[in-house]
Amino acid sequence: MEKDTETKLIETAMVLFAQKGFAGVSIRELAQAANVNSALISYHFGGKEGLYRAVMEEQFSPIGQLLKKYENMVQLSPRERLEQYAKTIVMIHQQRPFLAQCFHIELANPSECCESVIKKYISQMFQFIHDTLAEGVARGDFKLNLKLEYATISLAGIMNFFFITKSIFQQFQPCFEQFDEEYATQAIDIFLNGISRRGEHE
Amino acid sequence: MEKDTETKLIETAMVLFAQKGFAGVSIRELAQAANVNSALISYHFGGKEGLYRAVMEEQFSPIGQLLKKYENMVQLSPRERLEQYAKTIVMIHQQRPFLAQCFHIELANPSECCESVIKKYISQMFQFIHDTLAEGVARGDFKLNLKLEYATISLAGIMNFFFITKSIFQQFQPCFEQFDEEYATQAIDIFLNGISRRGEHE
DNA sequence: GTCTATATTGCGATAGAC
DNA sequence: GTCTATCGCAATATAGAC
Repeated sequence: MEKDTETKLIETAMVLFAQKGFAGVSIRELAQAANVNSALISYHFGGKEGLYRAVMEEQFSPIGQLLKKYENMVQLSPRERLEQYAKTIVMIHQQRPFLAQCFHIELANPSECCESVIKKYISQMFQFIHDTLAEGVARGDFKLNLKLEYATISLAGIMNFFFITKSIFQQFQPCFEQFDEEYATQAIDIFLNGISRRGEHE
Repeated sequence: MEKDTETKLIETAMVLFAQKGFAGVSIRELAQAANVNSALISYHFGGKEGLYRAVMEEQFSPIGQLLKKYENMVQLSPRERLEQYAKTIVMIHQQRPFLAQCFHIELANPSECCESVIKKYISQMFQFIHDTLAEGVARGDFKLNLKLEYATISLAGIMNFFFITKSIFQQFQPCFEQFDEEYATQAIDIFLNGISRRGEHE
């Protein structure tokens, strides 16, 4: 069965916007790639910006729920929760191969139209990591002198930079391919090991 | 003394391109912001693309030399060399407040015109970190089972993501301000601690 | 819901006076 | 080296037929 116009447009636009950014793609290009008349973008989404917003919401909105699953896992230790977080990140990126690029595009050139979408995503991430780290410090699992805000960014960086730059680094190290999980496992291990109190003189 | 036209254009374009990307800025906007006639962009740089290239080259070209300073510091241990690397990164970003955004823009939407510039930068970074890690593993300082390629990205991520996202995170955590060095110190500490062989059962 | 045709605006580049 | 004026084109959006 043929996909309907809106779906075709969103799926095509996802790729093109991710590659070239909002200003870098024209509605003609979008319409041609989706094999659809360009007037239909205005008809279905009210214009190019509406299509862009639709793409971004599709990318980011389901993530909040996924993250919430782990937020309230009180039975897990902070360490375990962060390990789960790492696995979740991998899963999210595998399910949405263009998420990293979309995220990236919006980080680089925040568009007013998606400010709320992207900010919500970032603040959820930030809060989750931050609070989990805080709990770990309070329990004595993590180093007592950790600057939580900075450690939060460190973890976010270690987990996200990989996906953001994957396509670039592959050009230097072709062996990269599909080892997302392997990366995430080692990365979270380095991080947890690095903030662990074990070995610290107290 | 009044700056000359080329300087004014490059400095203005640096900000605007960093904020909106290549396609997101028009030559009229650039010219107006630089308080210069728009025809002069073509005259001095051969067109908008030439100005963009000039901006990017200005941002990235001096970095290679800075990095080389530390590459050949054979008298330093791998650990010390990476600590120096972290300090260098901070210094570079402080000297060039828009470098992270320019880097970011090119990562998000690689332009053919700067492919060589950005690739050279990335591959230098990658090589330096990778080789230093390899030496550390060989000496027995770092974990023996480290996947070097992944660890390289982890370090690059931990060091660069902060600068890329700084302006965004500041909106959530206003206390961020000017503590780049503090961030870098803790980040490299977490990383080195995380890959250290100390405590490993061999 | 989809198409053609077009209105309108803004783009990048340049010719030519100064 | 800088300016004005303008060319040619591509952009988004929409009116109206089907």
